[in-house]
Amino acid sequence: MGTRREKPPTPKAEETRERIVDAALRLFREKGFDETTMRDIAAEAGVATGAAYYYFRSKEDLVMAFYLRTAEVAREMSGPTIAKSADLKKRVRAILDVNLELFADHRRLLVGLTRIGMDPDHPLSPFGKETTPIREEGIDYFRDAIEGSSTKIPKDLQPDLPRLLWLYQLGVMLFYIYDKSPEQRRTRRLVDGSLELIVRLIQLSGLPLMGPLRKRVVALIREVEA
Amino acid sequence: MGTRREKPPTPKAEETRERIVDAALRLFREKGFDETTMRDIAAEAGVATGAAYYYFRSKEDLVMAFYLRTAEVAREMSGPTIAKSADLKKRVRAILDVNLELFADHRRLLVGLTRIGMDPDHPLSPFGKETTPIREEGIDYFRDAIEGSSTKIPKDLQPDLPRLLWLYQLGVMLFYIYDKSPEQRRTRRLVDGSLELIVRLIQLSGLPLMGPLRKRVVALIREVEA
DNA sequence: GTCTATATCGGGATAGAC
DNA sequence: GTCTATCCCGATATAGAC
Repeated sequence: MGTRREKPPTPKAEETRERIVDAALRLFREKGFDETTMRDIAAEAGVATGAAYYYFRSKEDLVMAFYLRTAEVAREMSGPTIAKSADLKKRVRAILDVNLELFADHRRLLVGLTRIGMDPDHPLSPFGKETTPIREEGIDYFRDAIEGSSTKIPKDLQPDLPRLLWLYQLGVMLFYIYDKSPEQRRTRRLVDGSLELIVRLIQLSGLPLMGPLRKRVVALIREVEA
Repeated sequence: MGTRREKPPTPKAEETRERIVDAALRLFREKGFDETTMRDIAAEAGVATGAAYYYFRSKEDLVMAFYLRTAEVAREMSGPTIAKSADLKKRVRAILDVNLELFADHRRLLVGLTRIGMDPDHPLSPFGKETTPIREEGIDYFRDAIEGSSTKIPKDLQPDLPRLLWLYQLGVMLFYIYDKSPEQRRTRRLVDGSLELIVRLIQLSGLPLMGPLRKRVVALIREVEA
């Protein structure tokens, strides 16, 4: 699966596509998402408006294109860092850090992306059908981070933990959007503190005394997911 | 405080305002937020489009008007229910239930409201300055629910707990938006389970063994809020 | 298959006359 | 305060060049 590429990967018009994304990105960055018009983007890319719509169904799709592009880079970046340590906290942190860095220069874009995501009926919503490959890939990433770590995860928690961490990451990104502190320090602090807490809770949850509570949590997750 | 009324409450043109909100609400309900145009609303209210914009800066503002109107009713409704029990879980649940019921017939409207909320620069964002009165009122509501309950809250947790529960409520509403299950049963299950868990965790956190962990949580909240 | 040019529509938002 | 006219922009459609 992955990004649908049923038609041949296109010859050299791929470059036009890139030019449009580049132009969009530049303008989004300079003026923000709402202030940038499709006419602007097309002009900046040196193509007709129609061309932009030929490649992208909507303005929001352009944001998604940016996300897909950078997400790939991000994966390559975080891979080595994750592998460097067996510490669960450090491994998950590496993923979060890369995601935050990804948007460090484009925080306003994140608002546009989130607007897409907040509409449950939008095909590009993070919980929608069309984004399943991206979502599962993201979750798998956390799964790898967990499985390669030295932390022992209770058996009943194992199947759901990756998805929970993925959700946690979404929450962090949400916080990030609202974080107006210089260089988003508050988000860093949130990640520092909450991650420490999460790892500690996971470890605690493995204690025999915590069995009932843990079972309750797992039951809740299962019930809600269904 | 509340909705700013610095200018004299307006004479009888208040009625026009009401008519517009009524019309909007009716159409939103019938056709959904996106499908309803400002032209529709104005026509339904028997005024020109410009008139609608005279009273409301944007279409989304109309949703906020709806929210403010119904929130008042909701408060009157949940008051008695809360007072009926000393059980913290039941008291908090009463607040959540009323909030969910509020939107039961207007779930799609919630998407519009959330779109406002997701833009950190929007004046009506739930974390913005303009909405401080509403927000504080909501938080106070949880404070009352906590203080009137029989559950003992650790001292260091007391100042922050109302705000945390308020945030938790926002999270529930977010989940609600995506919940496509019949009659939003999954959201009900989520509330049931998570509330039980929260209350239990609060009680657990009071145990002497849990002191360090609790302190860590409190420290995190303080750090992030600053 | 890739793209230009242009016309058109629908809808949010605004300006200015009354 | 209210209406009319207008603007702007996202999106679609079409016809045709290469």
